[in-house]
Amino acid sequence: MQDLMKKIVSLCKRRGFVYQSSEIYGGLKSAYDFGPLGVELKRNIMNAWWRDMVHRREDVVGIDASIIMHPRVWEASGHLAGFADPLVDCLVCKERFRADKAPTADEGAAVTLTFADKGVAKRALEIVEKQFGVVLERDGKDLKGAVAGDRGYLCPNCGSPWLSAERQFNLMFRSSLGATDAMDGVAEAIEQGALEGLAGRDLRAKLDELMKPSAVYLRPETAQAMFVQYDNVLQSMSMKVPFGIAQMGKSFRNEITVEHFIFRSVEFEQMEMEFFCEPGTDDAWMDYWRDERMKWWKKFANEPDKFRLRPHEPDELAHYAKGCYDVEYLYPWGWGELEGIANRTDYDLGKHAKYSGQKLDYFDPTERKRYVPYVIEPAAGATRGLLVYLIDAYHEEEVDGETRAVLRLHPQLAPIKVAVLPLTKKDGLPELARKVVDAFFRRGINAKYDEQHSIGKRYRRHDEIGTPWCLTIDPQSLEDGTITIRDRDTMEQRRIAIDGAVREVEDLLHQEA
RNA sequence: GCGGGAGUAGCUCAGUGGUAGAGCGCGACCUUGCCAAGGUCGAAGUCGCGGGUUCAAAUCCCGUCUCCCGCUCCA
Repeated sequence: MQDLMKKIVSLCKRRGFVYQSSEIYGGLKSAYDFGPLGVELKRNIMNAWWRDMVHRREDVVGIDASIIMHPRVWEASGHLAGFADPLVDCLVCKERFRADKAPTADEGAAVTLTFADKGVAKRALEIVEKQFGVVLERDGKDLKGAVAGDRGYLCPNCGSPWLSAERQFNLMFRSSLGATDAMDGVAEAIEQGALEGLAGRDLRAKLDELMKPSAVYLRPETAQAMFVQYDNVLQSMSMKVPFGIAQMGKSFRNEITVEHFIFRSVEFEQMEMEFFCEPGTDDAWMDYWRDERMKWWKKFANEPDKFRLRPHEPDELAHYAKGCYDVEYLYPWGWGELEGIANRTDYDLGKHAKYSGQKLDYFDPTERKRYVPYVIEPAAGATRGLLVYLIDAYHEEEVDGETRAVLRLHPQLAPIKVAVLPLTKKDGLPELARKVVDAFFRRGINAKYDEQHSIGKRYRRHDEIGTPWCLTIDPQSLEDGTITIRDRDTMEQRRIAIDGAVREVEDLLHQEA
């Protein structure tokens, strides 16, 4: 199975889909560049998404927001919490909290863990026994018999003493806005002795205070811009709820671990849509978008069965979400996320209303009522989509004892739509072939003229990069004005008129999806 | 974060202290003319990077970077 990933990574580099970032300098961890074919594939995926989510609907409009936003946005959204404070995870209930705000407990003190209900308490009992080898005694929703450790505090949610180490979580990339370096202020403070005697958490807090006036952050998701600009879009476009705002673009996250080639990287591209609807209609819209998005991924796939929907368990839901489905794909290493469709309720608009002091509620003129819309968010990974469709398309088969590698990409996703090949380099065949390829260029169809090496090699080269059709100009073309068109997947050929070649390919291209 | 593996030509890899190699790919020419054909010639390597041991290091030692795998973590 891992062979498959190795082959794909190798093909990506060899044929110009994906390169390691800054490779001549030794490479940069978890950053990748898209080559000439990769950028085509990625754009084709993103354009198909935009076409289906925005252009083919009248209830969704798009925006393209700046990557750097007002820092208060991230305070409101909750992303900034914990940036300066050590965070701790409870290993039992998964709550993440600030160590300095947690309830205190002396080492050795008896501790009782308390949960929302008996069911959750039962699960916690098993976790503690399995992971920490301690058998507690359950009494209803309480667990008794635990002892506080030397940390001096407990989980504020369940009271557990089983906690992760204190860590600074810098989820977001911090930068500074302004031509003067924020470090100047720090240097000055040191010279003036303002940091004298400070240590640990206090020093950290003082430094943050000095950096804060110029601190800005690279967005960790595109979503917040849609909430922040919700009212502008509503007013300027005369939108009526229900409606959606879509956006594609880069996001940045300092992931704890990066893995699986471009699957999880610190810089990645998202395709997100926030759909604003009336509370009470949100469950129906959730079902609608869940099904729409699933259908969308499957329609470009060779193996639709490798996509599935997985509802989040109640205990893995984000704090703001009422419900969430993941679109998952069966990667070579197992099922993994591709898109999340979440019911974010009125959490984000409510938070931004509170932090900005602006009214973000909606007045329905026909129903004559006022409410803060609920939001259904289908948030897809564009870079993950690229990886998924490469894996889905990669195929090897035996042809006359040789292995044929072919990328069975959906024609609308294929980087190059058509290869134009003179059978040989003689007898005027290249000249005629040039005329054919020019006709495609004039129509804006990404075509490729190729006369290098034997015809068999050229077919295989284009199979490997997913070119759906090869047009071959042979001596007969000079006589009767016909050429052959070869199908990538079946390798079958038929003769068509040169004059109708562009039309033929356009028809094939628009046939599906 | 922990553990394991890897890094030598564009790709896949061989090379265990003594002259840097193969296959494929790439370029030119010839041949050929519909599914990775053949021939001739050619270009291409800071052996990941830095330091050390040695008369001598791709090879041994230390550090470091990057990638892969497993666990952990994260959403």
